[in-house]
Amino acid sequence: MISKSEKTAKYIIEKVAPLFNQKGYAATSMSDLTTATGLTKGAIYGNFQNKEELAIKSFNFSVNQVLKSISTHQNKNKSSLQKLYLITDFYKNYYNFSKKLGGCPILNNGVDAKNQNTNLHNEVVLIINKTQTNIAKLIEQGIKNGVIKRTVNSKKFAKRLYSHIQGAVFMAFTMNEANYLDIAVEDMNLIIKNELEN
Amino acid sequence: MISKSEKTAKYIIEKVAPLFNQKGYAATSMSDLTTATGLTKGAIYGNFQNKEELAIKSFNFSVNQVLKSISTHQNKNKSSLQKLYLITDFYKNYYNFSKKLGGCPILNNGVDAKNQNTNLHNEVVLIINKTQTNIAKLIEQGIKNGVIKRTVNSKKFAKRLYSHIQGAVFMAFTMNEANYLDIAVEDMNLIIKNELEN
DNA sequence: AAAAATTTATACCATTTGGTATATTTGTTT
DNA sequence: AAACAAATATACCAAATGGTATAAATTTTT
Repeated sequence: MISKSEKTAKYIIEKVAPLFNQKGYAATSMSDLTTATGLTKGAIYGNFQNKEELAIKSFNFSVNQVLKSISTHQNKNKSSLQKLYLITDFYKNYYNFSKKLGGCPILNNGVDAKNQNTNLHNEVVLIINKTQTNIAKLIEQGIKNGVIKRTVNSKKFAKRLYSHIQGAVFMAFTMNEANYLDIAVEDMNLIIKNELEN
Repeated sequence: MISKSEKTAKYIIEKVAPLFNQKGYAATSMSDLTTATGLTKGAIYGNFQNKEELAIKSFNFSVNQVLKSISTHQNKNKSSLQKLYLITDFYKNYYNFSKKLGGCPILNNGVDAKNQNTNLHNEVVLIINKTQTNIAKLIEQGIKNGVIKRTVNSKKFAKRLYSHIQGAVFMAFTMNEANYLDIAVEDMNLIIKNELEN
């Protein structure tokens, strides 16, 4: 049974997550949150301990939107190599996709929380590590299946891929030019083809 | 003749720039600025119109630290191709270098100012465009001198290089791992060698 | 439907926010 | 050194900050 507060907690997070993502933790005020939700401080503090807890849950909500969407996209193919290509393919539309979330939660919170909110920043690190591990696993599977070269350093490649993509995400958003993502994806696809494929 | 206020204005910017870079515009309060400088609001508002003007001048100060250092590094060689390699080479130490500035001003302000401070954000865009243009010019010079392939799209390459590096900067800082920069530099050097060099 | 428990709204708190008017100090000119 | 100008410190402002105690309303249980 879903309690009333569980519903409103979810509602609050949905309404508030894009705000935190756009403005950052410190610059998002309680009054921003009440106007965005149409609720009062009483309702918010009844469902969350403080601003920080809400910010962290909002971050995780936004990140899950991304991860779920990637996961769905990846289900289009079972081959580990093709799943890699589906990652880069996903990021072709990431500019428009993440715009709905108020920007890329990893990028925004990574920069914003650093030096400001240790707990939130730790959450970002956690997600990045998790994602990189998943990419590395995909490569190791590809090696096992003989579609990826045995010489490939899976962890290093995961870093390359993630770093490359996040760079394009940053550039796309600050320059307002989705094009940066196309260039990066083109780049990464070539690297996969030339350096990974058997 | 240097007036007193010019001196203190410079002094304030020097003390304050790392703070703005670390915490971002909104999260850096006037009291942060007074404690960092050891001065009072009177002194600060006597030298700057408002917080925004100080933030923008602080950003430009930080950026100039970077640009000057790159420029000095580039003077080690006259060849346009080698100057390109000196850019990537510069970023090998960028993690430690920019740490002294409170992080990468482009990355931090690019993310922070977006959706928050239009004037500051415009400043970031200006610098990125300027830098990319310089890279593109370097390539065009290399083409003229016959050391770089005539087929290379200079503007596109500038985007690739910049995007790639900023991605590594972001990862290095949020993951606290300078290694990301080494990987990206290695990557870019290979791209220059394989795709640019004649 | 009454009672109990939970959830939300209201009213408040001390503290901090960016900014200003004015007084005081410091530097410059005569 | 006196007079003037420029720069800094002090004292203040209304508005906003995150958070809380409590009252009112709404669910849930009995």
